[in-house]
Amino acid sequence: MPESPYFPHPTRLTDDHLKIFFERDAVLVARDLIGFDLNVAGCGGPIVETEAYRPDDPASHTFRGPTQRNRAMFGPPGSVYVYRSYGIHWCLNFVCLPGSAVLIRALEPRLGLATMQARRNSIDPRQLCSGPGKLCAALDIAIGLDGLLLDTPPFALTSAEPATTATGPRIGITKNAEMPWRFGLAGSPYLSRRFP
DNA sequence: CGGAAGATCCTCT
DNA sequence: GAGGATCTTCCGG
Repeated sequence: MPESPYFPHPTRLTDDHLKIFFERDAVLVARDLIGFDLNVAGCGGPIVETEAYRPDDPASHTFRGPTQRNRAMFGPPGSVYVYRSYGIHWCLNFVCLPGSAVLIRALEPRLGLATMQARRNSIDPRQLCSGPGKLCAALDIAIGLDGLLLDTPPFALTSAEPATTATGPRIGITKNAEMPWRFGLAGSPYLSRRFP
């Protein structure tokens, strides 16, 4: 069972908490984030699926050093990195140690359900945020939020008690694909995919 | 400067 | 389960 005894739960994370929690190995942060509540301008819910990316990882955007696109991944711990995926979708990451980040892959849509349903053109809660691109569409996340801190609007992040997590290989990558750096809330119906 | 690959999603079969 | 949409990024030449 993961432990994150850095502050009591639930805590709405402010600057001190962000540094304490995110200035760590992205793999640990990815695991500990499961269950944390993400609120983006009144929409969101508990995070149920994450993936870790590190600079020593060929699958990471930072593997070959800083570029224009990935510069936010070298920003302060607890800021966000937003990038375009396949020319169509946006993906949201939380920055950890320099050059590392956690991809937010899915959450349980709880707050602002009607707004998210309208943005996604879907009614089924299981279809709203069950994937990194879907999640950004539902929460209206785009490049304009790149680099912002998680304790500033439109973001708010609230901690939660450690959850029982499932672990497995990351999704949709070809390099370093065997590393088990995907984490999920065990048994959640809001995952992008089941765990093996 | 060209081109291939890409941390995805939707539709159709 | 396969294939297409769609376009930015980055690397090689």
